[in-house]
Amino acid sequence: RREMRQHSSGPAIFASAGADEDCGPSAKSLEFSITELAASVGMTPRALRFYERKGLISPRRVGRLRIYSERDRDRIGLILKGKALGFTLSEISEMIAGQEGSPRALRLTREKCLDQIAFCERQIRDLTNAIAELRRLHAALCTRADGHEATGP
Amino acid sequence: RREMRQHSSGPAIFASAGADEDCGPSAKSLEFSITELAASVGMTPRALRFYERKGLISPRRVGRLRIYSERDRDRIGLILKGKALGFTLSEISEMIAGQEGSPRALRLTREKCLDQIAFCERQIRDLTNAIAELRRLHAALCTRADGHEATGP
DNA sequence: TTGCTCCTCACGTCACGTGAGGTGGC
DNA sequence: TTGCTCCTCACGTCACGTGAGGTGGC
Repeated sequence: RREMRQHSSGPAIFASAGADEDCGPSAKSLEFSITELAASVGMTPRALRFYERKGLISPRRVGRLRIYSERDRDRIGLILKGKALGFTLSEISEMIAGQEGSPRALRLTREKCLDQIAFCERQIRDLTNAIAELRRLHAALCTRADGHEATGP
Repeated sequence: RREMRQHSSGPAIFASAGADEDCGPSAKSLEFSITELAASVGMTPRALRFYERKGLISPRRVGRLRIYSERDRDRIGLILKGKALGFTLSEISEMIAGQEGSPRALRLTREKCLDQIAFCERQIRDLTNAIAELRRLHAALCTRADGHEATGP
């Protein structure tokens, strides 16, 4: 029963951080099924399997079933943070590699920060130009007032 | 000779807009090989073949060779404009469909403009947040001055 | 013959999503 | 038996890129 809790139906598990059920002395043995973990971090089970195939996470297995620990969840947290910063999965993979067990942080350098900032700023410029042009087109459509057709050469 | 100018070696063709070589009365029969057109619009031959497979362009064929006309080039221009505005190829495909021969414009509605503006603004917000966080991380790296390791939970 | 441009498969990349078909325990 | 969660192929999406191997005309 303590091994196979993936069929516990409902996300009751990760709410308890101080409740001791049958935990050992470490009091840190929370475990999750793939759907539970996916729901708790706001992604799909598919994505978690995909990350595993990419080598970003490697949950315990009980037979074919995946059992995720809190370390795995922390790892996912870092991955999501890396994504929010605009890094690719392979960049993220490098940034959390070499930290045995549970990585505490994304390992990045000052240079990497500056490069990524420049990369983001470039995209913002492109988007800003796009918006300006879209506003022009919208205005043109409003004055012509026919509702369709625009954008000359 | 007038049919097969794809081996003309050098982009001399699209420089002449007023030179009449053996043009008919329409004076609008400029033609391009795939590499010429690709170079003139700043993309790769691969991309042009890809757009063709997606149904966005369909150049004339002489045997297996692709011969692009000015209409084709105009079409590419519209496609690139659509891309600069952030639309997908299938959206662009719809926007230039139904305009027999040479499309004059991207057909878009006021609503489509507004939707796309909102879409772009959303991305700008995400990028702005990313930059802010990257700046924080960079500052932290500078004060710690060790050059590596950052980003706590 | 080398050298150039052109061609068609067919598979790789990125971050997943979408069925198809099957297992296992209540 | 139905119903739930889980699983593994394997192929699709997006906009191309990357070889692999071959053609054709100077």
